[in-house]
Amino acid sequence: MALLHDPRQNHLLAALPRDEYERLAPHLERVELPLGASLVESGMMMRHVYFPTDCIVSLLCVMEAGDSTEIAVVGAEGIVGISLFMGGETTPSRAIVQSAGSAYRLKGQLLKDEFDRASALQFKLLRYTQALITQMAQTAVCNRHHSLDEQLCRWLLLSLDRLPTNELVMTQELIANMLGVRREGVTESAGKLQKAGLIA
Amino acid sequence: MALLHDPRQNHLLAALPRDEYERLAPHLERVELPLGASLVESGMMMRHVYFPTDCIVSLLCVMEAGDSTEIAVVGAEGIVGISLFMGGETTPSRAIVQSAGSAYRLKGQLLKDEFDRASALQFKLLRYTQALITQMAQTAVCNRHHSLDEQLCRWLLLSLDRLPTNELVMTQELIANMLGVRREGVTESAGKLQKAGLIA
DNA sequence: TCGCTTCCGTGCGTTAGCGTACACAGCATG
DNA sequence: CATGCTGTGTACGCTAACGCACGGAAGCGA
Repeated sequence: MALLHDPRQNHLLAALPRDEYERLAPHLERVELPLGASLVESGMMMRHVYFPTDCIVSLLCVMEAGDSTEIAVVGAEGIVGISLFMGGETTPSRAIVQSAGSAYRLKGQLLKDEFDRASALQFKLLRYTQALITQMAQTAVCNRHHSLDEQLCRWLLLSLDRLPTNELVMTQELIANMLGVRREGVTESAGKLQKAGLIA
Repeated sequence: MALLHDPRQNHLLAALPRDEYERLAPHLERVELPLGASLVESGMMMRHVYFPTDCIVSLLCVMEAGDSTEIAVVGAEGIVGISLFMGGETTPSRAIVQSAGSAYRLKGQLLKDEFDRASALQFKLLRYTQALITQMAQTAVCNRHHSLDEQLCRWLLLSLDRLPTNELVMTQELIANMLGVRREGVTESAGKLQKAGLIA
């Protein structure tokens, strides 16, 4: 059984062989992430990577004009800060907390060291990155071909998949920001969904 | 000076230290890629990776309905088949040749072996993958926020960046397929551009 | 209790892009 | 020469989504 507040609630950490995990465990620092917190700012060098356990983090791509779009969402199955081991010094995207909760963070250099040992961690991280790429590709095609309703559904499912409970507290305005659409559009779509069997 | 048909016209190969390159060189096989050729089919296991030298390859994401969207474009600066070293057995996207030319291909296992030596190649590949991710994120946000005209411009620039000449032979219908838009829309946008200083 | 803010609902005019349809030019093939 | 194919230009109605502008509800602090 997983303890309350066990780093291994994060799937990547849980998948590591014992010795590797033991090596990292002492350096894992639990942090509480409030809603809206920014883990990564666009263009900034990052000091830590984050392994979410029960929070959700959105990867956003912001434009000069200010409007942004979510390109991927990360929960307990992943890690925030892949560019650290991928080799880019900076990230082009922001990462903000979409659903409050906790995560374990690790100093970037420690992760990099472990990664460079050609460890199991490396294998898992690369594989997760591949999954993340897939999700981003999906986002791109959704943004082109799907209606607002469909995209809202996808977003809800992506989020619910990453939550222990089936309840999602979230303002429509935030959702609209994430998706990069109009707030009123979300209102309308949510209305439709409500008339079919969902609760706001 | 680069020879005619030198694998090192590909930037990744060119960036390798001499010993690593020598190790791979005997296994690099030059292939001519005609327009429309499919290097990777969605969901298929791939046997080779491709290092383009003077061709352009589009990474497409196809939907069940059949319509597709380009999520990234690869030229001499990159490699086709990143999932091979990222650890996924299959790719979710298709890769088709958008501009005919040649490339050098390498058996997947050989690349994987070299990658796993924690070599310079690994570093370059990861870094390139990071760049690819950035490009995909950009695509996602463009698909949401930009007009057809803007996207056409971006596409043209992306393609021209990867071509030796400033001439691009391409049917509007193909472009439309790539972008996942209507052919007539491309006609219209192209018309606008032509009235401002560009040739069809 | 009175404001104030935040969030949700709704309505209305405008527009970008879609679907469809058709006409025309170039080119190859019989 | 007639025929067909492929690629391009143009037109017209339609719909989804946008921008904007309200109005009402709920929560909160003075």
